[in-house]
Amino acid sequence: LAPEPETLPESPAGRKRVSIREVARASGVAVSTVSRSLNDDPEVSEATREKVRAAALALGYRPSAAARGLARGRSGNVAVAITAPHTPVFLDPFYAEVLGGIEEVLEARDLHLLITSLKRGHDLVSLVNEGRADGLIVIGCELEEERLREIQALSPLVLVDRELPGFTSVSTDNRAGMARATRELIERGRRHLAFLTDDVSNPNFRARLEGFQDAIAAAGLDALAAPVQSVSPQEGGGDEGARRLLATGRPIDGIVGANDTTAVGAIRTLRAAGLRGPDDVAVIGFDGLAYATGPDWGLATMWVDKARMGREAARLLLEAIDEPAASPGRSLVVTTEWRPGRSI
Amino acid sequence: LAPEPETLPESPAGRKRVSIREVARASGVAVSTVSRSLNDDPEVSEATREKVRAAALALGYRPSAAARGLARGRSGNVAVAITAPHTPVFLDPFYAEVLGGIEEVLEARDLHLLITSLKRGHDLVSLVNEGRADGLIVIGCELEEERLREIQALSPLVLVDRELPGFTSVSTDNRAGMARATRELIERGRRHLAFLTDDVSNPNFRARLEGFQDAIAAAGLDALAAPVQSVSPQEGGGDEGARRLLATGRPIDGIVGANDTTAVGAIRTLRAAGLRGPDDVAVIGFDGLAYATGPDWGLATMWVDKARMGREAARLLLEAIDEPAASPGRSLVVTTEWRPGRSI
DNA sequence: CTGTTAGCGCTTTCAA
DNA sequence: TTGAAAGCGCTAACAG
Repeated sequence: LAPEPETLPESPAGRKRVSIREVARASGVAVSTVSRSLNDDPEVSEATREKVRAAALALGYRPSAAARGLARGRSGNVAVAITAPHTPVFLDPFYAEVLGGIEEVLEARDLHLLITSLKRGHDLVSLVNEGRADGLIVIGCELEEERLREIQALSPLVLVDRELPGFTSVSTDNRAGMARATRELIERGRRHLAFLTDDVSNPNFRARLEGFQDAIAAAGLDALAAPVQSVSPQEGGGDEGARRLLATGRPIDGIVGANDTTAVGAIRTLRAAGLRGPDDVAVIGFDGLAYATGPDWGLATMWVDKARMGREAARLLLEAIDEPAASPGRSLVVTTEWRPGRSI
Repeated sequence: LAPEPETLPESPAGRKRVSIREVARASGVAVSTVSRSLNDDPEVSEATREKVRAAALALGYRPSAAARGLARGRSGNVAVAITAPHTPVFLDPFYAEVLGGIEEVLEARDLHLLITSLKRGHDLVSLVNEGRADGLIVIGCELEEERLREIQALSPLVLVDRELPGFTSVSTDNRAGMARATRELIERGRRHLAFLTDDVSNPNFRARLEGFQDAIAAAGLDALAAPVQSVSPQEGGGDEGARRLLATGRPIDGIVGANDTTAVGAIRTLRAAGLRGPDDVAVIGFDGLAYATGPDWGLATMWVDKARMGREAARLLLEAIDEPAASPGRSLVVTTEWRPGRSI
């Protein structure tokens, strides 16, 4: 008997969804067979599969995410929390590229991206606790470790741009990378170096400072000749910090910025002060942001493959989701790359 | 009888979720009463509600999003699709601010943000069709109108930065705004103006061009004196376009960029050519991006309240979700604001 | 290879 | 004011 052409109640927005039962009826099989066919279960015969496929397509059937999620215990979503202090966090170009990498991998696995910029850490716990996402990627360092442990007890978790014992993470070789960059400066004959950072509470920046100091020590330079200037973590921090550096009156022929944004601020200040880089003062940064290494600033920097960080994080998370038995703690370090620029 | 302290099977990641039934047992009521209590149903007595609340809290209960979604027919998610041509779309600072505004409103309503950067429009149809989101916000102009109609038939939909008959949208006063900006230039004595755009296929840019022409005509200036230079929509398009403008040999004392990015490119080119702005050539843009109006460029521009666009879009979408009867077609125009800068 | 059926965890009539 | 029970749409045993 033919499927009765009942008039679908076409509501203002959204006509009635077609369920698996109607596909079953239309193709003359049981719902379980429809389910198997649509999920590529090898048990089902080719003929049946095709018949079901055709019916599903004809009816415009799409499985309900909620129903499937309930039955499978999986939402098909992955959550990403960005824990930057500024708003909107989406403006951060570093994280934007990481996000792009994450999305690339998720898309290939047909997973969806749930984003939260995380004001209150507790929401994150709810998020995973409600099963809205099958796993979580936390980008940045702003979230308390205790909160992270709480989350990890509930769901697969991967940290990005932050390394913490007991957690799976993807980060950069902050210390070694910054040592390398500083060495480049030293090899070019610079002797009076300064390190400029705008957020000493950030562990990545602290590691970079250590790298800077490693290189200073290895070169036998006087550590005192390398003042650390910490400025407020607001827009224009690098500018102000560099001004203070200059105000000390010490001789400075090289400035190492904890990141590109800070370094660009320094360049701006130097230019305003009539100093020419790199002749007078060479400047280097860290991150490899497009705007900083571009034609305007030509910043020399340690380039970070941000998209790759995102891809790796997503892969690690998917592994953790697929393999719930494995214990966390894999820490992947994406190495940085020296990118000389006009600023050096 | 006390709730038996069964040992929860603490799996590697995620101990067993506590369901509404355990809360019911612990508080000695039926599951339906738990549901009502937790959903602030006025029918339930204060005493019971409190008892249930306490039990739920003690057990760390959180409702399953999937189960609730299935029962209620609502996912609690809102999807945002960004349809920019470049990758990763998250890098676009305009959209980043819009996203921030959207998130702000969603967060207040405890809704979650599902993001897709949309390679293939058909995925979007699936997204709403699977009920993963209760509504959709599409930012940008890259998606075919037919696809949009298809989506609108399935789910509440709001367009951002694009106006289309029959769709609810939040956009800017491109034409009037650009006319205003151009007038500012003319009032400052500029007579030889050029319009610079990098993507003629974008309707927003076309509208801005019209606004430019409106002002030119109103001032009785010769339209021929206003060459339109369209350049490839890639990084550095403004630079190249401005170079071509200069190469024409025509006198030019003012350049109107279709957006800030293009305008900054023009400034860069002018500087490289040894021209000083605004003395030689004044430049204005459109969008009001922070980097363009900041200390480096000091671009004069029509500022767009991007966060507000996001907030309004979210509000309109929530209205549409709450009021499925209402027909779409509300078109909200966020007016732009003249922001003079050093470039003029 | 396919059909029957029992849930997944919650909401929501319908009774009491 | 509360309880019992019927789904929501799908998956996954378990039979056949």
